[in-house]
Amino acid sequence: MTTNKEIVDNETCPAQALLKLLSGKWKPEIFRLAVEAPLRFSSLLHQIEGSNKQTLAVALRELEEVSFLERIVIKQKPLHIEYHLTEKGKSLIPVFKQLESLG
Amino acid sequence: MTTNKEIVDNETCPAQALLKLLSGKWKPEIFRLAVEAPLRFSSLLHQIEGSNKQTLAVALRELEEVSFLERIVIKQKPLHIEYHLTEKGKSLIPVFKQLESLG
DNA sequence: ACAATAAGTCAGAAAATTATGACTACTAAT
DNA sequence: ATTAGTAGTCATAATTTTCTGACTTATTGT
Repeated sequence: MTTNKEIVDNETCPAQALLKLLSGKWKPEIFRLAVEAPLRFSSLLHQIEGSNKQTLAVALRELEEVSFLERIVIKQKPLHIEYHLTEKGKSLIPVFKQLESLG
Repeated sequence: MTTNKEIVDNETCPAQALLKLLSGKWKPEIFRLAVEAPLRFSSLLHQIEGSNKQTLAVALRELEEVSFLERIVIKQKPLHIEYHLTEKGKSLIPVFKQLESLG
């Protein structure tokens, strides 16, 4: 018995990879806050209620690896790091807007 | 010590709920196939390589609960079920298109 | 040299998601 | 009444993701 229907595997869905990049437990919030202002690790930890260092660190690194965020070292008073939205990151804004409009 | 930054909890991110609806392991594929034709349970199981009954059943039910899919009983030869994209479901098509274009 | 601040890392625990295989429910045809 | 086909459910197991708390690294100011 055969079907003539398309058989897909988990990697052939083009939207899925991107969706996966955005769907960690805290990534949507990270993204949303990044749209408003550059992010700092320690304040993210406070701002996102219930989050934790480890998961945030991994999420930030992943968002950086795919070039949605850029990690910038600020050599000042207390040295710190800022995560900025890249141009690629900004290209997601309309997608999020559209998602929100379907609420 | 206080900050004046916005503090968010996991429910206040409007895009996140929707994102979550779309990000089960198989939901993007389910959605993508539903755009092409009505879905039947048993052929979905074959079409989506590596998937399983339980998870597909739950995913279909959830997509139905939020009205992205409609479950229709077809009383015919071998009685069966068809899952159809609703109008609300169709409104996601441009979102997916946009996601794909960022690949 | 020493303390303070920021930004993490690491190993192990806990929680959430997904998978497996046996079993059930409904209908239609024989 | 029995069988066959479709669409599931259920309990449990395996896997993946997230969380916790202790520890590390780097830089600046005293």
